[in-house]
Amino acid sequence: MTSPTVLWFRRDLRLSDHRALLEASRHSGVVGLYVLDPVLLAGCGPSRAHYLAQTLTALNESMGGALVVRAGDSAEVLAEVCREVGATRVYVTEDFAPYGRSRDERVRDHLAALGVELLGMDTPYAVRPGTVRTQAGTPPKVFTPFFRGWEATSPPPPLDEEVTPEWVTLDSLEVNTIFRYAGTRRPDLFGDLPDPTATTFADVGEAGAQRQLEQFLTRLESYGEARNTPGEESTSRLSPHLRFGTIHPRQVLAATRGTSKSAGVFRSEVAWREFYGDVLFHQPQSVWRALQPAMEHLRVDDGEEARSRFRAWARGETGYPLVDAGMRQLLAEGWMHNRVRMVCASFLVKHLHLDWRWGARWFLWCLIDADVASNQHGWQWTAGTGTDAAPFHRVFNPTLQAERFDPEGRYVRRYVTPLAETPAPQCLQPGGGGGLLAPAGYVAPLIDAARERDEALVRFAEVKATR
DNA sequence: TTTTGAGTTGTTCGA
DNA sequence: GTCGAACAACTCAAA
Repeated sequence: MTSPTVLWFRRDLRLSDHRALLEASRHSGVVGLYVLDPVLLAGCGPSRAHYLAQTLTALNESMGGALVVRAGDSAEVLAEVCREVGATRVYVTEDFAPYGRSRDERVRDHLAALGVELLGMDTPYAVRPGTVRTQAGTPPKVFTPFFRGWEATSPPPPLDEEVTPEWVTLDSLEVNTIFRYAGTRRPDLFGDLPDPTATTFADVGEAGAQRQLEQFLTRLESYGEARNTPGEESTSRLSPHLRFGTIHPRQVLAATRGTSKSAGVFRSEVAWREFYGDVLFHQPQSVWRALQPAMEHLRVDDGEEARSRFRAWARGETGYPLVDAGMRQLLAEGWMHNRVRMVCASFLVKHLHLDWRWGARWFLWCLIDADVASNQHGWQWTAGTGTDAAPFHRVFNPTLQAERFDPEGRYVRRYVTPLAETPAPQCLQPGGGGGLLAPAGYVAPLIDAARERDEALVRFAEVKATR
């Protein structure tokens, strides 16, 4: 009997279509390990911590209770586990985010000194970051050339081989130990803001991901049209599953392949996730630095008054119903519809004149699907600091967006409860219609959107003039 | 090397 | 109400 191997779970919390697990289980028993990393968990807000805990619980159940959970520095935990069982090989799905890459480098060196090999394979993407190139051999910097190259790259098909590892059990912490480490580094910026409140989730884990995918397939053909309507269930809702790897994108792509307009639109949305993973791989500094360096000089507001505006935004009290609905959905569910994410982000940057990093931090704290590549680059795109040479005059009008994408006010009235009885179109207007008809319990507009739009254009012009 | 066409998701204004 | 143009140039990718 050869000694066991270790499968170190990270962003791949599933058992099927798992290449590293398949390799790990070829010749011997497998220790399935999850490490509670205090550094990673420190910035994880309570809703995502609950989501992760439930995902790990589901994984543990599907392993017959054999999941080994340990806490501490990854290098030390891995070394200890390998020593306990005499393992000389650790298998992982490669991680491409900056923290994961440097951590893995450190773990690899640490284990090598002990005669243990860290074997990375597969990725959380359909196409491995760094693969797609322009004809000149450079990484694509804008989406469309990336998308062309990405579509021309055929990802490996999902594995349908059944893997039945012989799990090796060891002493393990309870999954709920996670709450001892999660959210210990709450930014001062957040002040007295409430934390996101969602603690239970439908359709978690690998089986949950499959159910979500099945559900989505029944509405795939209307996706192209309906995906921008936040008031109805029209998107895939797969983002948290892709975030934690309870499903792999290649399986999503295989299930949704087709030539219809909607299938193509959905594929391009998956490709955006891949594009941002690729950009982050090539430019790891872009987590907190503008991709367009000149934009670091954009004048943003700071100080106590700016912070109180930030907190009004985060609480969903700007007086702009669509923005407030989105921010309240985020607090209540740990998730927000993508169209509304853009409107809320645009509002923070272009109407409140605050640093995009403030908003990105809040989203990272609150979202159950928070992914550093998609979140930061989505924010940069909206802020005009990102990958495309953003036409800076592109400022979302929060009222017009509400009228266009939530004409009946279904979304707004669902999340902004003081507006629940206010009919459209009043419920879409600043202050919920304002004046004497202002609904009780709702707030007056924090700012005048038309005026602040002009102010944003002035500030963008300043950047252009000084470079 | 130079040139050309294009670039997720928008808004406002005036005809 | 609808529609096209203007917004202000710049970077990127490919020919």
